[in-house]
Amino acid sequence: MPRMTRQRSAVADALAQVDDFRSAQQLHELLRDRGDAIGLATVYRTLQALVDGGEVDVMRTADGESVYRRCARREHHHHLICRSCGTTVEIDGPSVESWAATIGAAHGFRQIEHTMELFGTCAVCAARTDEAPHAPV
Amino acid sequence: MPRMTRQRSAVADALAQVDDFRSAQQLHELLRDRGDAIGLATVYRTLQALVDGGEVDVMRTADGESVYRRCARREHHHHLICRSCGTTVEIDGPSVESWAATIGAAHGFRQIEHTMELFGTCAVCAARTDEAPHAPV
DNA sequence: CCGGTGTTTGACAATCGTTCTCACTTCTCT
DNA sequence: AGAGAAGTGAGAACGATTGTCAAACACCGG
Repeated sequence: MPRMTRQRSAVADALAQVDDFRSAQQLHELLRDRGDAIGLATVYRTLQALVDGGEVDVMRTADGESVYRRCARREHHHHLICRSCGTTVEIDGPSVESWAATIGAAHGFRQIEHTMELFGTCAVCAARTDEAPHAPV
Repeated sequence: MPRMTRQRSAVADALAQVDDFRSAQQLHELLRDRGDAIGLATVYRTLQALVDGGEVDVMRTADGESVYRRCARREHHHHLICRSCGTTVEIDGPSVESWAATIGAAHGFRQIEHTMELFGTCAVCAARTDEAPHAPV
């Protein structure tokens, strides 16, 4: 059975303090900087345990890194992520869920699951870009 | 400018012969077995070039491997993949596209992009499972 | 057909995220 | 306190991918 340890709660704490996706290595560095001595392997192990327990969401970045995030809702949901600053909005899409089930069934597939993420530029970052003068092309 | 070489066309050929997602290493092995001497690095390079040229789709598997597939349609589309045999069906989802755009806009995001894949068990594999007697749980 | 030249190739080393190993520490329970 | 289980961490191991660089090759003009 899982045992609550200093390291375990430190990782949970770190995840509670950031509101966007972070890699295991980033979290490790964050914990070290903050004074929590912890091994990288432990960070990986703990994150994996949190994911298995459904407490944390994982996602693969375009370059194959796993990034983790403590989410408000434990149920299935998706994310809208700013590609510039990383701000993340949790969204649910009932229409997508049913669409997926329908399409799957139409092709004779069972037990449909899906992955889906939205990327964009958030209002803040868009404004920052707009104010840059003479931006060509 | 790109130059047509034996290796280049061998990779394209191999992709034309399979109809599901394959990893670079699988394709390399397939080519070797088939008698085409080719370096692994070249396979990676060629696949990357094909992806950049929009001739091939890439996808990351759950365990972080990149898998490639020659797709019939060059426009944006999604996949419905059998998690058991890998059979892939190309699908497009106008409703999802517009849903994504709407949700993004509602949160003030611009230039929305998205990734999305469907996984399931295809009819053939489902049948194979069903016929297994006494399947518990 | 022949040579020049810029591209491509491939064996191998290097990278990088992640997982494994294993001796050591820390709990928990009695 | 003592035994045994669970957790930890430094470093080794791993596996996919990318970089390196000399040798091989495709394409061009003569």
